[in-house]
Amino acid sequence: MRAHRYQQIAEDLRRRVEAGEFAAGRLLPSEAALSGRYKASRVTVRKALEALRADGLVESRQGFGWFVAADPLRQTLGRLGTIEGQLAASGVPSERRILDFAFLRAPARVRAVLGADTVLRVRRVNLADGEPFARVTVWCPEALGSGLSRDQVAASSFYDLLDVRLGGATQTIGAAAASAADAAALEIPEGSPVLRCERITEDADGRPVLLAEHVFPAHRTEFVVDLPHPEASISPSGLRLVE
Amino acid sequence: MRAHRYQQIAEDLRRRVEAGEFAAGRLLPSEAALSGRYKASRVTVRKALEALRADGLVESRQGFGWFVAADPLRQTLGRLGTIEGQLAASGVPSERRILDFAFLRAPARVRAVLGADTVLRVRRVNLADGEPFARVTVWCPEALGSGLSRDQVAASSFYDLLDVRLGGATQTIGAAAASAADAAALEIPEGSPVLRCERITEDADGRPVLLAEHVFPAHRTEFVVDLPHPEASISPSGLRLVE
DNA sequence: GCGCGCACTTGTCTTCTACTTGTATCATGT
DNA sequence: ACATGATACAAGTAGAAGACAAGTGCGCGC
Repeated sequence: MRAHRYQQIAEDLRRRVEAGEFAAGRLLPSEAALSGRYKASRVTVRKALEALRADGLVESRQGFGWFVAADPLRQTLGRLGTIEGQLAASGVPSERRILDFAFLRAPARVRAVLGADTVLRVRRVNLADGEPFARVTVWCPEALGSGLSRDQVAASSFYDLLDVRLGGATQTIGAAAASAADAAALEIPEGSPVLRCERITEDADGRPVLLAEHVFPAHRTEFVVDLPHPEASISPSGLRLVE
Repeated sequence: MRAHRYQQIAEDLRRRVEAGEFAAGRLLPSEAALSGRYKASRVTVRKALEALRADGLVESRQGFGWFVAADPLRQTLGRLGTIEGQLAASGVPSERRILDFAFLRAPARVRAVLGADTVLRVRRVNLADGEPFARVTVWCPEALGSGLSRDQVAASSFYDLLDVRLGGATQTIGAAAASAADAAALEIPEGSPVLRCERITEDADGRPVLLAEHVFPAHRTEFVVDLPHPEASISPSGLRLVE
């Protein structure tokens, strides 16, 4: 693959900024220093930096220097970031508490989606800063989950643990009233509004391998999607009526 | 049937591009390099590349190079239908009832987004098969909306009426409990869960031109998004915590 | 404390080279 | 007639190197 030099540099800088190598508000190395480090001229380095500024990732002031933009978080959202990434970027401690780890007969809905009679079901609560913000249930065919232990699931992400090449996913977001179980797990009143997301993940061959349901308290979460091109309608994209 | 050389090359390039050998937005080898690789003249290579451009697969800029045009986000968006489209496709009669058409001082939130003191506010209810399924409020700067009439808004879409080149949009989806106004308009109990979508539409220069709020009853609507590529996390994409 | 200058930074410009696409012309072989 | 090859030139971009202006921060001398 071919790319212009300034594109490579912009990519590398973006990676380092997003990885938090330069804390928010802190100065980046000067153009001259970057020029030396990347063995590229100042013009090239500036092009890369200006590309990052166009994305709102960094800013500059004459005579002062380049610094990480005060609000790099919005940028993460534009790229469809995940909450984990957001939390990590802002330094909020996050935690996952496993409530339940069991192999059982698949409920009808799960069997219909995954096409497996016996499944691994993991239920957990995600916490940010000690407060629960998501109640998660993941189903996975026994064939894929049989090698997993409760400790593994607690420590790592399903995506890392499963030994399959993943394909795409379909995500469905709806609103609902909190069930008793939701209310208990999320410490909110029963019946209060929640966002309910169901995600079906497929492997590279299009076979569904994971079914995940996430329930978020409405007052703490919202779904953001950037549409780079205008649609022909004023209505929200992707919404559909259900029966 | 004998395939011309440039057709063979176009086929091979198409295969490689579609296989993801060159990521979106990245440069292809130069015409000279391809000419050497395929042992064909630059004219022939160009014919092949122009055939791919006709299909919208690649683009070129003089002095810059050929690059893959396929924007993965755009592909995702291509699959996002709107409710209107869904209704039209299924033959359900839909209707828009204007509740309110007025120029007024912008509330703080609207002023902050649109940067205008006086705005046009249009409130309406969308109905499918005679039943309300969305309560919509649209704000638009007076400068843009001053030429509009209530009848125009009732008959056409805002996108058609506004004489601006539209850029992208940001869509935020959250859950909430139905307010009294929501409940009355949508014929649902007050406090029942609703999906609340806010969309900020910008013109080609990035200036916000429209702020739209859509409220849907949760039991009738859900949001679907296809993710062609797996994410590094199991969590729903685009979700964020709000404060 | 105050002003000044020094070192350093970004902003902007020029000049030059190398490379790429855009376009045209002419020759050649099937 | 048409695809292809070879070649040439125009126009645009990337990049290196350098110069200068303008803004910032800091320490020094007063």
